[in-house]
Amino acid sequence: MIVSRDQSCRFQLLPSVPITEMSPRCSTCTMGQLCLPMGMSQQDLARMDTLVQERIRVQKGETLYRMGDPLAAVYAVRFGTLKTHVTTEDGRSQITGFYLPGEIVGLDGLGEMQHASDAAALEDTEVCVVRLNDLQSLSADLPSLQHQFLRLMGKEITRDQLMLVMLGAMRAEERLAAFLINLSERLSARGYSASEFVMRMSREEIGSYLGLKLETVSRLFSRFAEAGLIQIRQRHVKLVDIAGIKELYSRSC
Amino acid sequence: MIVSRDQSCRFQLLPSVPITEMSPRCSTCTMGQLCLPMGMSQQDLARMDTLVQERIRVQKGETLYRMGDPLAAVYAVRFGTLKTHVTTEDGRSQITGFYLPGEIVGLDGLGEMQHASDAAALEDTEVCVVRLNDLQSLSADLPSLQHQFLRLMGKEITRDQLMLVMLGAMRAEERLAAFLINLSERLSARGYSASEFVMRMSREEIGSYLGLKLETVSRLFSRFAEAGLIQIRQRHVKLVDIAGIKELYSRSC
DNA sequence: CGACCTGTTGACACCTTTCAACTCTTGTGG
DNA sequence: CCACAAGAGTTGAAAGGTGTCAACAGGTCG
Repeated sequence: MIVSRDQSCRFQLLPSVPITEMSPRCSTCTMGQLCLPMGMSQQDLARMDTLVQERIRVQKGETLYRMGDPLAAVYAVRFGTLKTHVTTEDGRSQITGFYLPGEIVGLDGLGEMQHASDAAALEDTEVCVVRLNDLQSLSADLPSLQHQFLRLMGKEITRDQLMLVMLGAMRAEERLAAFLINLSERLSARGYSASEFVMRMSREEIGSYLGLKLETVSRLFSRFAEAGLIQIRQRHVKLVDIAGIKELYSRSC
Repeated sequence: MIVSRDQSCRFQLLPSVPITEMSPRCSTCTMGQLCLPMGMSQQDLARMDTLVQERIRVQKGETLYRMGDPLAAVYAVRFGTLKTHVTTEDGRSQITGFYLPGEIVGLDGLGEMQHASDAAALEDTEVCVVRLNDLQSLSADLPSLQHQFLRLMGKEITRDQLMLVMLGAMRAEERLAAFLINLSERLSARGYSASEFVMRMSREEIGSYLGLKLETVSRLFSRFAEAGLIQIRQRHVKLVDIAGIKELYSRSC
């Protein structure tokens, strides 16, 4: 099946990857510590394995779901990176999040039972499909799952609120510094280097996320590099002085 | 029981208002259309009445809960207005929401099972205490409640994301216009006038919410008034040209 | 009635955007 | 394999929007 890259892709068209005996289940997935199964008992974990019956590959640039699509499932990133962006009626658009492996996308749709954002892949990505029907019936007799799901939703709210503070109370330099540290810590939690990594998003996407223009982002990266805080070449960045970067936003007043 | 006004108030110190035969239950509450019971059947509604065993009065300026408090309950505003504000480690603070009757506060704490913001009353306020234990056990055999609760959490996320777009992509004038319209619509849904109302929050609080300084808010109100869009005297505002106000932010480009 | 808090208004500084030119990288087709 | 085009990123100069600082007016509450 061939799907053209620049074309919007409906759910049904995206290649579904069947779950085989060989492919990892929740109980053996390396993302278990970070994902839905976090903190579950061995016993509960076994039951989780029935939850994900399907995975979806999303190629770089393709769309997993679109704003307004009916909400049938939420998705756990298995590998790759996604971005979500919302567009208001008046055409204003903004990236609301970047999602790394182990993180759940689609929770914002639960309010109206339809997706509240577009989700697109920044690189070739695979997600586990968590159907809401299955989730609801399973969590009925798996309290730890219900609890965990609420936790994740709560975390999403907390995350958004932190972003609100960043956008409302921080200057450009502070926002970008906080962004770098946040990305670094999340990558580090996934076993990648905390000090050297590839940003999968463009300057424009970073800007959209942080409420800045791409030129501002570019200038700030240059300034950070000049100050010896980072080394940067295109999207490859090395955090040379993490403490120094943190100081950029931690000491306010 | 006397609680000094400028003092932080622990949960236990706030006056609890016992539920009597006389006082309204969920099944008869006028906020039912907007609150947790929204859309429930008569039958389910009857069972909701057992959920709220307690109400709390919060006087103007007092605090309902603080960041870091363990999360034992969420709260439905019965009358009055609350604000929530978060403070980051580095001392940055921002108002993350204003809550009107029928709206639920405390959902942001579900991530870590402790409150992620402070909640304080902008005027004398009463809230219904929804204990999480009771909520979980009741929603186990009341699917409509579980569903409704997820819906409300989803709405909280959607709301935060709209704020992200406002803070990230709108200019001061547009943000304030959107704020006025949003407040107007929410008040209108509660039976108040959509065009004339009292804002319970100060210029500084509006500014904090919108990521602006109080002087900017004040100037903009003056400009809106000059342009004939509103009439304003202190916190009493009259929206003269609602369509005109909407144009301030709806036609971008 | 006076103190204090809230809100208004002005002048100026500064941060970020805007517009523009240019470079570098990447991908495509001859 | 190179040439070329298109996209992504960098950098400069100037404009504009908010913030800052300050003085003052108005409202509220003891």
